[in-house]
Amino acid sequence: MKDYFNKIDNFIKSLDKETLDLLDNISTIREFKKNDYLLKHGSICQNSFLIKQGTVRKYHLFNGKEITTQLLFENEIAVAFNSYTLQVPSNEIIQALSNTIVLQTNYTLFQKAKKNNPKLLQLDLMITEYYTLWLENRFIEFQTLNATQRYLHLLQKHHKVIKTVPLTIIASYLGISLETLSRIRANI
Amino acid sequence: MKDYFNKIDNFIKSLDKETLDLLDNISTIREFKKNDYLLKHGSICQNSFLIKQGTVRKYHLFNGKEITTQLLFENEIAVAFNSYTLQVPSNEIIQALSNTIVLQTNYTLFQKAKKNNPKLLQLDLMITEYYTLWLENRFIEFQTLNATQRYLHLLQKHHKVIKTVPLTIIASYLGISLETLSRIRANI
DNA sequence: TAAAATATTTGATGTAAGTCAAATGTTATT
DNA sequence: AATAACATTTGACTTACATCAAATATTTTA
Repeated sequence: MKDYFNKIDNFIKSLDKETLDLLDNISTIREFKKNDYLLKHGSICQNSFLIKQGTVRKYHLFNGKEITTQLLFENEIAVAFNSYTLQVPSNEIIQALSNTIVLQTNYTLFQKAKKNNPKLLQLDLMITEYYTLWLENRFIEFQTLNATQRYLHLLQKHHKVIKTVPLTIIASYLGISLETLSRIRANI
Repeated sequence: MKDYFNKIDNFIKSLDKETLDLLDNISTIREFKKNDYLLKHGSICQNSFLIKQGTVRKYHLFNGKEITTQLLFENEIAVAFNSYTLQVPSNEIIQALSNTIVLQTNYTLFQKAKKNNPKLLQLDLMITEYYTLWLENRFIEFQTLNATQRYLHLLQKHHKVIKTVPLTIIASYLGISLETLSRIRANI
């Protein structure tokens, strides 16, 4: 999967100037303060957000409880996939967990750009595939690892996470209660 | 999501003859007997399988136990996503649950065909997006529904399932033990 | 059609993680 | 610096589902 990330990276680097300009024309740098919403519940996800700096989470509400679906860091792309793909109101909320700088790309303009440029179509496919690989992986973790193992695995992958993200959010990302996470940490 | 399935269907119907011929040239009809493997553990998924007739499942082994990841029916595409996308040996196994007829499309040939035909690139993206929408949905179900609710939801969506698929497989698809599924059914 | 193989149900018991409630620690606000 | 707001921990108790074991039902095979 890391390999695939590099593959995408190399693909972008190999793009001709025309394509890069095209991308540049439909993207803007934007800043969010800690706790700001990049996407609110009920609005249509009309942008993808490439994180240049900061940390972001995606979550949805169920029975008044927040379920964190994804934690995102530098060079990752945050998007409410369902809302973005179908252009329907979003159940998922995207929120900055720190002051954040993103490169925001508009859905409609990207769709148009893709029509005239197969390279962009290819890029879109690769990015979607990358998200799907990640999602499959996350699902398998839920099916095969217990709470402790999932926590250890998260630590291993994103050691910095514990420093910045409140435990409530980590717990909801791991699909466990805050109390259980606290107890797991107490037992190392 | 059903809408999106129709969108793909319409897209295929709208394809020019040249593109359809291209697809036709890299695809072959193939038959599998009940319990046959479309893809075995450890081999690379070099084909996608559009199911024309029959039922298929995807699963992997964990601690000697089978975890069913997907049940597939007519007009759906079975593919071990990770193995197919990265062209690496597969942990997922694809197996026919009944005598099955598929339209099998070769990975490498499809990759080549896409290079010269943006329509196919677009099709690939749509199919991937559809799978991702499905997968996100399945994940959310696991996070928000209990065992009984998941079973009822499966019944509602695929009523025919209970008739053909053994309960062991349904249970493993629902992420519960066979005994729990049996008890759920006893209590309607 | 009888025996063997498989699938399903039922019962008794165990356990990982949840919930509720209260205590303690930490950070932000005036 | 004191207060308020929020985050984390700890304890007592509950619960959904798992596991193990045995009984019954159904399908396959000789």
